[in-house]
Amino acid sequence: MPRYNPAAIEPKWQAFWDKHQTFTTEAMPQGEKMYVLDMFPYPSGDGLHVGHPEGYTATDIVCRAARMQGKSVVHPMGFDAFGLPAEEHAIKTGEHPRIQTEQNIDTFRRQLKMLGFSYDWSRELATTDVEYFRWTQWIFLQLFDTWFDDQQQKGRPIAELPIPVEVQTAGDDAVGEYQDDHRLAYQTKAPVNWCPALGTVLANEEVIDGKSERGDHPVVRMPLRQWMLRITAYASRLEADLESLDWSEGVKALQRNWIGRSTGAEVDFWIGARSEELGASFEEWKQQRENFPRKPDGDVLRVYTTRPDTLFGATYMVIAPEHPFVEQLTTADKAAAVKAYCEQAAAKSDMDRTELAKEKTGVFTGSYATNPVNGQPTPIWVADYVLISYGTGAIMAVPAHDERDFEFAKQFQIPIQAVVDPSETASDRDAVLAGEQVFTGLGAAVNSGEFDGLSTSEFKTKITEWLTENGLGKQAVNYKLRDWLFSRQRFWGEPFPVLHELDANGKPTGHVRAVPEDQLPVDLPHLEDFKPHGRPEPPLDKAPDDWLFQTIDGVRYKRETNTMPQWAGSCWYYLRFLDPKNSKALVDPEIEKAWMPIDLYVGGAEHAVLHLLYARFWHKVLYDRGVVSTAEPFQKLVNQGMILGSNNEKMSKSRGNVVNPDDVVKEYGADSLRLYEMFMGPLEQVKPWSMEGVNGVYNFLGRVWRMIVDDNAENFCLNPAVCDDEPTDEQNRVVHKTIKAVTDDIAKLSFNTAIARMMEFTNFFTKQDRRPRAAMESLVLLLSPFAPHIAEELWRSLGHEKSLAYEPWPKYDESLLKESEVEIPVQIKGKVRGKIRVPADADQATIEETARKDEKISEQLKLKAVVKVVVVPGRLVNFVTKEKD
RNA sequence: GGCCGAGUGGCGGAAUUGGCAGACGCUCUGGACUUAAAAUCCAGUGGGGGGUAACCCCCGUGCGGGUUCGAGUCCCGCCUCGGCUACCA
Repeated sequence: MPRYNPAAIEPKWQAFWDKHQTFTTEAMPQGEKMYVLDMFPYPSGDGLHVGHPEGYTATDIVCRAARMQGKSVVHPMGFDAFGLPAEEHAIKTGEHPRIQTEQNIDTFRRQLKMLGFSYDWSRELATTDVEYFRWTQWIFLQLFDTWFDDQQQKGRPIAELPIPVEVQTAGDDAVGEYQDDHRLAYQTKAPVNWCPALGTVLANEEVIDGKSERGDHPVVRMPLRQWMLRITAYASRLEADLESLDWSEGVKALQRNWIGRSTGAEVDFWIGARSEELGASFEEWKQQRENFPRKPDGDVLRVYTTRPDTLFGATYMVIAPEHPFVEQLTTADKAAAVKAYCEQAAAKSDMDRTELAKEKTGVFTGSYATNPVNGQPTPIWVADYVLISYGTGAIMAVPAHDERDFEFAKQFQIPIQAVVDPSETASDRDAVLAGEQVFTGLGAAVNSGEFDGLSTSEFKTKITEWLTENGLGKQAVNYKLRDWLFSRQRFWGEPFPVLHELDANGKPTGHVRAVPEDQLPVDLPHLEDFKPHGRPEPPLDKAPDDWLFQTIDGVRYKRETNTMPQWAGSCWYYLRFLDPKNSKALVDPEIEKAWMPIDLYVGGAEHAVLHLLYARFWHKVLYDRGVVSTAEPFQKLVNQGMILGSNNEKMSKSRGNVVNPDDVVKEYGADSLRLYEMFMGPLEQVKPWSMEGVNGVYNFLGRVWRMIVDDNAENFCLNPAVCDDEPTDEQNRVVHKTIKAVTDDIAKLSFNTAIARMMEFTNFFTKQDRRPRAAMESLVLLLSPFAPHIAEELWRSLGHEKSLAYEPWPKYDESLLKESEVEIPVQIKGKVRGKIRVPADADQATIEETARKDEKISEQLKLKAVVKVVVVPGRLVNFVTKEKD
């Protein structure tokens, strides 16, 4: 009867684990703790993709091995279930998105269980659970209640925000406004990416080349009231703390890049004269300047530059079309042109800006500023290649040493003044100095007055000091990171726990109040239909009045009708897994302290920037507010590589190369799928699918089965070769070598090589007529994290009643690994010319002597003079020779 | 354009501090078993050359240099592919 039959074995053991609650973890760790987390999936209608089980199998192996090594392991799974597809389905069918979402979750759960992952299912959650998003809303209230203290670099309760006297005297409204201006969650009317086809605004990250990431619809910019999260306040800590994390340098680099820290200087250019004629007033202004003001006055244009050393080469300036000074700097004769240009820029979608990026555009305002270092009048232009959202929204342009400025200067025939001399050996030096070619590298200062001759870095320091002394500038740091646009005009998301005060006419007064904590959660209202109305107002505006309006203490309020983006739920799910049923807190502090941080977090590289940055940001706020005990949530992070189709292309329906895990399990079983995905190659690498490969590991499992079980027998019995002998020395060496290799490889997440070692074990013992039971048991235990179903079945066959899930992990004995004799290569001039056998612990002299005595070697050495001998004990011998004269 | 990653047989991949390149698997070929097939088992499988044979020699880790007794691994200069990002001053 008993051929290897996964279809019979696997459901049986899955039911067993379920029934015995094998993988349910205690609330508190019992010994050494280990928190291993997978990036939870979005339960799409297509069901599980073969990419999902890749990371999930990796973490499952780590968890199963860790349990056997006596660790207390928490390994949960849940669903990131808010999002557009369910809502789009609802729009099409009129069915509530919750129905579709729950069906999809059921499918995902069934498929995950089918693969035998050792999750603690009692901790399962979905971000769409009302009891879950109650706490998402609670965290939003913390963000709303927090301001960032720059001095302490820490988020603090808004009640502790120092209120300036002038604000205090202006009354309660002014104080409230001042507080609102400092909250980590704040509102702003900002140009946003409005996508008419989806009927929603999108975050910058969701717009690719001016089109929506989802659906590829055109996106236009328009101003709208939005909730923003002040992630920029944490930019410095988000960058600095990367250092402490056990992440790949690549992902750290991605995050650093996104945060985009740069250092340079802010410099004030005087605009008191406006014209090319300065008179004496510039010198006067310069004389009376003492300190560099925190906020620029109206008589200067402040710029940010990373190259203050090129100040002498600034031949013009540019302000962004949205810059507040545009109007006042525009002279009467240029007014029409400037107005037209700015209007055009405002109407441009991001797509237009991108497409026109090759060609610079801009207009002259007619005004001049004065270069603080040399008093040169410098024309001020308006151009959209300068962004209002970065730095000060204005730049000094140095065409000789900046590619964009060079391009612009060429186009508008603006003078180009070289101030950095590339090294004398540079081939294009003359062209650079003549202003015919741009040079952005480092060099020596020229045409820079008293600073001539200084190197770029020295000059930077010196000029920044000079600017500071004279109150004309100061060192400054900037980040590319922008505040996080946090609201969406969708139905299927978390409602904001926020009320807008209304006046007697039902118009918003601008006052906002938080929904009290004890009134959470704010559930979604019942809607008759889910269609967006194509206006930027959110679908929740159609909610019934009893949801939409509230009266508290005689004041009428309207609920916030935006919802949170999908990122919200995934920003903190790892905390809820630790204490999923807690109705008093998002997580019990003792439990949080015991399990955090996450020891291993595995997921796709597509989340290397946004999800991980957002989650780290929330975590830091919760840390500052005393909710969590660690500064960082994810101590170790690993990104699995994408699995491609067998044609080496990304799997997609349109390419027809999608592999469905259900089909693979039906044909080969879950153990083969798991084993294959781990055997394909290194976890982090991109690799193509191969069905022959699946068949290969399936054959391996069959060989393991037959090594232990007699599959010719009518009824179940062990293979007659399995015996109670003591293992021979050679057998012991194989067993212990395998234990060591597999144990080490699991620790390194090098699963493909661990499997190869177990194949070698099996190839060896299959050839042995007597197979000691102890050896067979060791292999079954080693194999169990990878292929748990067959392992449980074999374990039982070997006479054990209990599951092997908590059986102690096999130990290896170093002394049994050693061979008494080793074979080492003998090289002559680096080429292998023979092999010798020597005792494993032979010293250099013995090895050299043995090598010289070797027949073949001595033959060859006779003809040559030995110049040098290199002996690496246990490794090789190399005779360096030259021809005899 | 910028940043990151990767180039090793027909394919996926393996190779402590630099130390026998190609572990393990797939594919393919031959053989055993079988009436036959499937399944299984055994052997071979980087390229070229020499030998009846046991064996022996040469070349070989994207390309070109370098360091070293010795380089897939380290250094310099390129090429190709993949991912992310893109006017951030």
